Amino acid sequence: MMGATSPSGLELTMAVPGLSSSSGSEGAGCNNNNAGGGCNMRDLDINQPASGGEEEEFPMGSVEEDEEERGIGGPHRPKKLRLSKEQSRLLEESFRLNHTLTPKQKEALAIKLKLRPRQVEVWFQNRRARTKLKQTEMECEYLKRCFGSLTEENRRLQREVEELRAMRVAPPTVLSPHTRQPLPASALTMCPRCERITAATGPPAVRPPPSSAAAAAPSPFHPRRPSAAF
DNA sequence: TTTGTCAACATGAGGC
DNA sequence: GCCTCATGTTGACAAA
Repeated sequence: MMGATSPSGLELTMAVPGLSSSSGSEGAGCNNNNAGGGCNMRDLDINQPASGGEEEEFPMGSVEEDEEERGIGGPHRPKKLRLSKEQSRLLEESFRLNHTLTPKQKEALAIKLKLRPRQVEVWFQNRRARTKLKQTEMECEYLKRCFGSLTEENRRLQREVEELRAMRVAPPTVLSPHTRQPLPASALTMCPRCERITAATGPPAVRPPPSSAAAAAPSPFHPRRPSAAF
């Protein structure tokens, strides 16, 4: 597949309508005004040089031809053009350098490729669309993978929460640092740093050293908690 | 026959 | 108003 970009030396035959659309607001499709309900197509092979050894100037019909014949049968949709490998290669090369063309660049490229500027313009439009589509698909795949790993992580954490809940037996009993007697619940407060319950009537709070030091020397307010405890 | 690809086209939005 | 772009659609064509 991928006719235009296929390197397979396809039989690049095409039918050129007698009336070819022009740039701008050309109508779409064949209006079947021609005899036989057709679009007055004529076949030609864009890979083959034109008779006399010359290449076809405009595979879809030259500009002169367009303007000469437009209006006889009305606007129509030409048969499918297959760009030659060389045309595709040059277009891709231009696209790599720049995803958009200035009118001058378009004109120059059209002349170089023996295409109409409109065809170059359409090619770039479609190429941009394909690029964007591909990017979107890749992003979609990436987000899917993220979703999968996050779902797995979420499951794992939920399991851990369940395990920890099962391990928890009773609320902790806090002893007074002075009397060594259990403190009433009303005397307890939540330590904002570690979110643990501590005695509100303890000695003046001393700013704890950095966490590593705090872990190394637990204070009476922050007894070393079991690793699996909240 | 079905399906995928792609040139060509239509249309609406935005910039100038 | 013209031009360009993004987006969606159509139809021809080739391959499965």
